[in-house]
Amino acid sequence: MPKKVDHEARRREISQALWRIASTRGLEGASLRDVAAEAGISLGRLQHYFRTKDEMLVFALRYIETLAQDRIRARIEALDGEPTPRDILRACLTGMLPLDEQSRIGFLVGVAHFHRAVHDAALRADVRDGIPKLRDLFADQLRRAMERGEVRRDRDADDEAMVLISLVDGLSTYILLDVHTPEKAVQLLDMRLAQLFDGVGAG
Amino acid sequence: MPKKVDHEARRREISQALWRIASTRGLEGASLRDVAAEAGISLGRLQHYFRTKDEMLVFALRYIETLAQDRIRARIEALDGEPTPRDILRACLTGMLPLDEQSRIGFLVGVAHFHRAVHDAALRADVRDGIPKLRDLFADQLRRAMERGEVRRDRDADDEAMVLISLVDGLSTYILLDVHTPEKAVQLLDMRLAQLFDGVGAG
DNA sequence: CGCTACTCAATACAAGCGACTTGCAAAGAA
DNA sequence: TTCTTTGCAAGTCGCTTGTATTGAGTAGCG
Repeated sequence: MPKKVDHEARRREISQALWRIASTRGLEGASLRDVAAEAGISLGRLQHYFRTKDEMLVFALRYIETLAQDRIRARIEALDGEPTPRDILRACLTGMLPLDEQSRIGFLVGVAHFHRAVHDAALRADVRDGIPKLRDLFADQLRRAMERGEVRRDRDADDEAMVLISLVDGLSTYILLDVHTPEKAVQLLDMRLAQLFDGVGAG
Repeated sequence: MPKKVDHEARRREISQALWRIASTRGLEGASLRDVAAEAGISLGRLQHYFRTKDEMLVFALRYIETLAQDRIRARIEALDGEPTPRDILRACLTGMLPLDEQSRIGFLVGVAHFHRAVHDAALRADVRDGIPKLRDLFADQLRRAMERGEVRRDRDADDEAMVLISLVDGLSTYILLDVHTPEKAVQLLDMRLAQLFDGVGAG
C-alpha cells in the first residue's frame, strides 16, 4: 500500500487557506492558483484533493458551518449551572455575530454562499432547511421562557424567533461594513432581548 | 459638432441591462460582453459610455439607489392626509423590502456592492455615511411618535431605529432565499412595529 | 525485487476576461 | 466643400481562469 494521507485533514487545510484569502480579497476573487499558493502547495496537489472548484467551495462552506455550530455549542455548554432560556438564546445569537476573525470569515463565506444561492435553487434548498430548524430551536427556548413567566404568553414564539434571526443577520452585515462596532451590535441585541424578556412589562 | 446623444440616458439603458442580468445570473457573472448583448449594443459602444467596468458598476449602483429613494419618497407622499410617524416609518421600511422585481434587483445589487465594500474602504465609506443618515431619519420619526405618546419615552430612538434597519436587512435576505414569503416578512415587520407603537403597553 | 496504488508536480489548453486601437460614418462648423 | 469632432463597430492584445493530461516519485505488499 502507498503512504497514507488523511484526505479530510488535507481538505481542511486547503479550506483554511481559502478562508484566509476570502477574508482579505473576497471569496469570488479566489482562484485555484491563489488558494494553492496560500496553502503553500502546488495547483496539482490542490486538484488532487478537490476535483473541481465547486467541490472545494462546498466543502469549505460545510466545514466552516460545522465550526460555527461547534463554537455555539461550546458557548452553551460553557454556561455554568442551569442556563436559563435567555442565557441560551443570548449565547446562540451572539455566537452568530461576526465578533472575532473566525466568525467574521464564517459570515463572509456565508454571504458568498448566499450570493450563489439566490440564483441556484439547489443551494437555496440547504438554507430553506437550515433556517427553520434554527428558528424552531429558538422558538422552543422562547416557549420555555413563557412557561417560566419570563416572556409574555401572547407572543408568537415562531415569529419572534424569526425576527431575532433576521435581526442578527442585519446587525452582522453592518458590523462588516463598519457602520457600527461589534460591541454596539451586541448592545442592540441585548436591548431587544431585554424587551422580550420582561414578563408582563413592555418590550 | 457631431450628432447629439444623451449620454446619461444611454448609461441608464445600459444599467438596466446590467440589472436584468444581475437578477437572473448574478452581478458577479456579468461580463461587459454579456451586458452589451443584453442591451442590444456592441461591446465597443458600451465601452464608449463606460470606460471601465468599475465605472459601469458604480453608475448602476448609484442609479438604482436613486430609483429606490424616489420610490420610497413617492410612497410617503402617497399617504393621504397627515401621515403619522408610524405610517411614514412603515412606508419607508416596507419600501426597503424586496417586494417586487425592481426592489428585488435593487437589493441584489446592494448585496453585490456590499460584497465589494467589505474589502474596499473607499466603497465602505459610502455606506458608513448613508446608513446613519437613514437611522437619524427614522429616529426623528420615533421621537415624534414619543411626543405624541405613541411610543414609550424610555426607548432609545437611535438604537430602535438601527434595530429596525437591521431587521429589514435580515428579513430581505430571507425573502431572497425563499425562507419566507414577502408577505410573511411584512407581517413580521408589522409585528415589530406594533410592539414599538403601543404607548405604555408591551412590545 | 517487482508490482501496484497512491501522491502530486508540471505543463498544456481552450475559453473568457477587460482594456485598448484602429477605422470609418455622421453631423455641425469653417 | 472641407475640416473637425463625436459616435460607434470590429478586431486584437495580454492575461487569467478552470480543467485536463502527462509523467515522475514513493511507499508498502507479495
